[in-house]
Amino acid sequence: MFELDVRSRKPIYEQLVERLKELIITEVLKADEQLPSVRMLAQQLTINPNTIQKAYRELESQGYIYSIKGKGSFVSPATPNQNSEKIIKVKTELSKLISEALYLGITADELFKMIKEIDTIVGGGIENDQNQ
Amino acid sequence: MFELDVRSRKPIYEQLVERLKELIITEVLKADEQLPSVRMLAQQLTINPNTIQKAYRELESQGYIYSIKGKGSFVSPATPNQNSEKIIKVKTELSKLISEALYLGITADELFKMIKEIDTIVGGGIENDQNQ
DNA sequence: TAACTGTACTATGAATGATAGTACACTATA
DNA sequence: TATAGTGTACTATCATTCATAGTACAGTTA
Repeated sequence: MFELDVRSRKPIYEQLVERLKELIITEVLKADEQLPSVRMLAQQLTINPNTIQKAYRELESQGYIYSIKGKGSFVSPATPNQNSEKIIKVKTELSKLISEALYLGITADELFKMIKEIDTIVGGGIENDQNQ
Repeated sequence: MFELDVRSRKPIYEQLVERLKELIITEVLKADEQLPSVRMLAQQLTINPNTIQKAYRELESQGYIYSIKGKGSFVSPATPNQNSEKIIKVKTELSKLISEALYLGITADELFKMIKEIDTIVGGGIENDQNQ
């Protein structure tokens, strides 16, 4: 499920955040599905529960999961177009990355292709699910 | 020219890398244009020359600048489609970000628009320059 | 009531980042 | 040829961040 790169310069909790986010976005983890408990995951990955908790807290603050004391942590249902702050942030990051891609010689057409491919696979959240 | 956010969690040298990269990509800094010397920029920004040097070294390893001992550091001419490793890396990052954008409710059409806008502004490197 | 869950805190050590200082190699100019 | 600039690299030190270990509290469920 996870592969942590302890040799990476990237902190362990950040790798967790990214990996879990990916699993949520690609719907490997589905809405309202329970995540492993912080103690359980800590044991599995041989890292400290506080490190897991830090990752879960970050995911919660970004709106990807919710937690209930005594019950566990769960995947938040996708809420397209609700997280304005996050959308702005992702757009800003995308702008920079698109600029860099074009500068490196990746063409606009290639980028269009990427978007079409990913749109097909990921399905674009609830809106696309509802259209099916 | 620069605004460093010393309160940011992001290291100072990384902020420098990003800002200079942006200036290069948007052609505010043009090919073969000389960058401020590490001592001069250090003085301007009131940070340590070694910190500047670290940022310049990173930019050089990513192919954005080149340095000549005794002369200075300069913007590398863009070399579209030459930096395969970098292109792969940017594509990977883009894939993740596009997935996240779609998941958040940003539509494929909006993403197409962003690409067209940026393509117009940035000009897509030498290939586009040569087409004009 | 026990075993699970999340959450938060303190303390400690390792890793990273930034700084200060120094020194060497190169270039250009007067 | 000397000076003033340039990049580059190193050591040492300190601050910050990250991860860990440990502990404890509040909630849920069977």
